Amino acid sequence: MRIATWNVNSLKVRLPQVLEWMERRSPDVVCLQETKCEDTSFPAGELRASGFEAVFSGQKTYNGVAILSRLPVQGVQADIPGFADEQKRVLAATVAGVRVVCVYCPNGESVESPKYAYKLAWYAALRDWLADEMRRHPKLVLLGDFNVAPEDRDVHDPRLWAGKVLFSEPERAALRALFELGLRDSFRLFEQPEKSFSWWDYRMNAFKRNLGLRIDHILLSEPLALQTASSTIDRDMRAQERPSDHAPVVAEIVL
DNA sequence: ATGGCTTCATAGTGAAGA
Repeated sequence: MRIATWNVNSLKVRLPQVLEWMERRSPDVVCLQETKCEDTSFPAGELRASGFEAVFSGQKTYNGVAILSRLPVQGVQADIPGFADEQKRVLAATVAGVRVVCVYCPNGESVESPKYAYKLAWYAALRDWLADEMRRHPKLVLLGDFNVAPEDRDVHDPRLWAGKVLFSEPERAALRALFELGLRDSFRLFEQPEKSFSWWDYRMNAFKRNLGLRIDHILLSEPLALQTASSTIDRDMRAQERPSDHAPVVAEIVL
């Protein structure tokens, strides 16, 4: 199973790139974030014509998640059970016996912001729910835009970013709490190029200067980690005309 | 240099992203 995550920053704008990329890379499952698309206007027909069934949970203007799959999808669940939240950030479904959990984790804005407190509370609720979800589904993949860079090597300038949102210690601890459930970072199961990132700011020519962060992740439960053959970032998509500020991340699981 | 770019939204003194 080739599974991918991509924060597309508006599916309406990025749909041609998404279709072209899926045709070329032939993933089996694609998790999207920041679709910014209400369910009534989701482009399900275009995706079906390309061979993908879609399940989605969106809202106007902000957030929005979707799972696209070549294979049948079962057990669809939106949101974190018991966590009151208007924001559409979580969608789970089972594909080929694998529990797929697509997440768009909050940004946080800055460490002083109320949105930062929301981010940490959201992460705590996600962790608690996933502990149960992993007991129900030993084969689980948690993937999406986590808005946290785990380590120094995931940040172009760790001294500049120290203590800042996306790299502050409480956020990294919240991400580590997911690893401590038994989830593995697929990207670090393999040798990778130095300065591998998944997001680059639109401003300041950040992509050309490779001033990025690795904040989009594919986390695997142990049974899946043992069956994973590769994990890569498709950074070429960030060099396209009118790109998303995030690149897709792909993992190959041998089922 | 608290900006810088992009999207969705509305016509704001924009809001939010990361």
